[in-house]
This record gives sequence, structure tokens and C-alpha cells, in this order.
Amino acid sequence: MNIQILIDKGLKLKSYPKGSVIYEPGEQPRYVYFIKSGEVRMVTVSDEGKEFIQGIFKTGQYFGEPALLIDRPYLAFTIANKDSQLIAVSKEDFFELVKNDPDFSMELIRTLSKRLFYKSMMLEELASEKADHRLLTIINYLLGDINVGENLKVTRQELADMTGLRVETVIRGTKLLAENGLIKTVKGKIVKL
Amino acid sequence: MNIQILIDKGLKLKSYPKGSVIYEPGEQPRYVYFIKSGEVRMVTVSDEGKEFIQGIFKTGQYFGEPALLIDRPYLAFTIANKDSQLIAVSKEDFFELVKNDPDFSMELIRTLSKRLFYKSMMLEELASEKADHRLLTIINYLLGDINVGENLKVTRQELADMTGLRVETVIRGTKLLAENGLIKTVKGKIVKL
DNA sequence: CCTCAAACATGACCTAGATCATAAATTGGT
DNA sequence: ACCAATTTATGATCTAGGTCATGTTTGAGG
Repeated sequence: MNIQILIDKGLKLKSYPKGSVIYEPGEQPRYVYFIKSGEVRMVTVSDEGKEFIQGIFKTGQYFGEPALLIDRPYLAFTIANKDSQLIAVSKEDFFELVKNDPDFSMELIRTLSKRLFYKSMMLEELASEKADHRLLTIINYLLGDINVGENLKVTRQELADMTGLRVETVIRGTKLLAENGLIKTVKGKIVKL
Repeated sequence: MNIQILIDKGLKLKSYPKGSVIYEPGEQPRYVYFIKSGEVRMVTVSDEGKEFIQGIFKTGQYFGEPALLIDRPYLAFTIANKDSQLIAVSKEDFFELVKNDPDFSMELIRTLSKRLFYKSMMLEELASEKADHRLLTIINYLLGDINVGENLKVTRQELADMTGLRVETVIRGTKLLAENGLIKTVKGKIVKL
């Protein structure tokens, strides 16, 4: 899916400064958002205020379709992690896109499958495995996206918010994993090797 | 999607007796399975042998696509909950179906979105909420599928395997929820009201 | 209307991870 | 290079829910 095509079609490009909220739980979905630049995080917040990161979306990706496709209010907040430019594609336009562009619809199916796969994996982890196992699993998952020698640009707090653990537990956990040689860490940063 | 069409196309109908395994984690996906009759459960098993129910699929539904679509080995076991008849649709046939039948591909997109929605909800629960909240959430979710006055045909063990809790905790939890009037239970069975 | 396996129930621990409190190390902006 | 704000670190409790052990109830099949 080429974002330029959407812009050419005359769709509005909206700017969201870092920290601004794109949508909130309970809102009725009306758009699918394509990211021209920047990064957003999708988080649910529990009754007691604890955040859980459902996903992080970057330039070139889109988000917000599942709720729109099944016509249910959003479950999560979506918040700009950095200054971001988004293209809001209306429900009608999006449905048309899916109907008339088999390549896009195939791509969408793959994207949804991939997210489903990730969520299944995380569910199994949260439901059954203990802290360290959980930690090692997301760390390895995240390491998959980067090159050898690079380090994970992710804080302990973010790891906590992705695993349902608390910062202190993540800190103690990563330390332990490093001691056991299961991960390598330089100045606190986790590096791929 | 009409199952009869698949049968007419000459696809083989396979029988799986209750308890038999359709596929296992690690296997390379080659088919999508359409359920002609019966019921299957998809479960992941932790290192310590704890089961987690990823999903339950019934007559008319299909399963196994995500792994196949993104070409990754299965994460879960799929096991017949009852004697079942399944139609195994090969990767090639399935891709063709998606490509050439826009209605089916739209339907698939909706199905994937719905599952994603459920998993997002459960992830938030497992990551952040405590036992009773978790319990109430799946119970209400399951109650959505049945009529007033009917009762949930689900054991405490199954509820445990869906929430990542232990039977004892589920038993104590449902009792508490019933005492507080949040659910109604008759002879142990949870009934919709 | 018995029987026996499966499902529910309940009490007594025990531990992983949450909480709380406090401080050291990094990082980024000027 | 300096300072404030994040982020990481560590120790001392506390507790929800797991674990173990031992009943009691339910309901399906003969």
C-alpha cells in the first residue's frame, strides 16, 4: 500500500505532536490511520491505571482497522510516541480499498495474521509463564527486528508495559538473564549478538 | 463461505474422533481446516504442562489460517473436543479462494479482526487485572453467545484454562461473584439473566 | 435408582512478584 | 560541561493467588 496514492487522492494529512491522543477507548471508530511519519503506541489502561502496550506502529504501517471492521468501539488509547503525521482514511474509503484492491486486501490479511500470531504468543506467555521466561520472549521478539550489534531502544518501563510486569521486576529479570548469558547488555542497553 | 461448495469441489472430508490431535506446535502449516461438524480447541502448553485455551472453533468455522498465511510453524495444538469432520483445504486452494472471492476475503478479514479484538481484550485482562475481574470478563464474554435462562456449558477447569488461573481460584472466584450478584449460578452452572 | 468418574468445594500453607522507599547512573538540552 | 529529568538499581516488606491435601456433589450409563 502506497501512502502517496492516498495523499494524491486528496486525503487530509493530520499532524499529531508527541504525546497527543489519536483516539480513546469507547469512541466509535470512523477512520483507519496510515502513518506517514512518526510512531504511535496503542495502550489499554486498567481500572487501577496500569498501562499495557497492545502494539507499536511505525512509519508505513496503519492501525485502527479491527474495531472499525467489526464496528465496535475502540478498546485502547492510541497515542503519538513522537511527532507524527497521519492520514485518516474514512470507513467508506477503506472498505472500497479492501474491495477493489485484491493486493491490498491480501496484504491486510497478512498483517492481521501477523498481529494475531504475536498476540497468541503473548497470551500464552502471560497466562502460563513466569516473569523471566516472559521477559526473554519479548526481548527475543524485539531483537528480531534489529541488526547484530545494535541495541534495543526500549526502556525497562516499556518492557514492563508489554509483559504486564512491574519495572522493578523487569530490572531484576534482565539482570538475571544477562548473568546467565541469555541476553547481552551493555550499559543497561540490551544488544543483539 | 459455504462448506458444501468445498465438498462439491472434491475436497476430502476427514474424521477426527474426540480427543485426537489435528496438528501440533512446530508443524509446518499446509492446510486450513473448515469444520463440517464437531468442535475443536486450540491450546498452547507451557513448559510446565499448563494448558491455555487460545480458542474454540465450532461447526461452520475454520482455523489454522494465520500460521499458514504468514508461513510460520504452528504455535498451538488443535484437538477435537468432540467427534469432528473437517475439510482440509490446501494452501494453494486457500490462497486462490482468498484471491478470487472478494466476499470470502472480506469475511476472512472480519473474522481475523474479531479474533484480534478478543485477544486484545484478554491480553489487557491477563496483563493488568486481578483474578475476579478476569473471570467476570470471560464469563460475560461467553454469556454473549447464549440466550437468557440458558447456562454456560463450560467447566471451572476450562474457565481456568482460558484465564490463566487455577481451578481452585476459579471456584472461589465464581462463588464470590455470585455472592455479590455479579453473576447468577444454579447448581454450580452459570446462567444468563 | 445405583455406581463411579468427573466436577466442585474448602482449608492450610507458601512463594513469586508487587509495593514502597531510597539512591545511583544515564541522557539530553542549553 | 552542567543540570534536571529520566532511567536504572537495590533492599525490605506484603499479599494474591498458587500449591497441596482432602472432602463432597453431580450426573451419565448400566
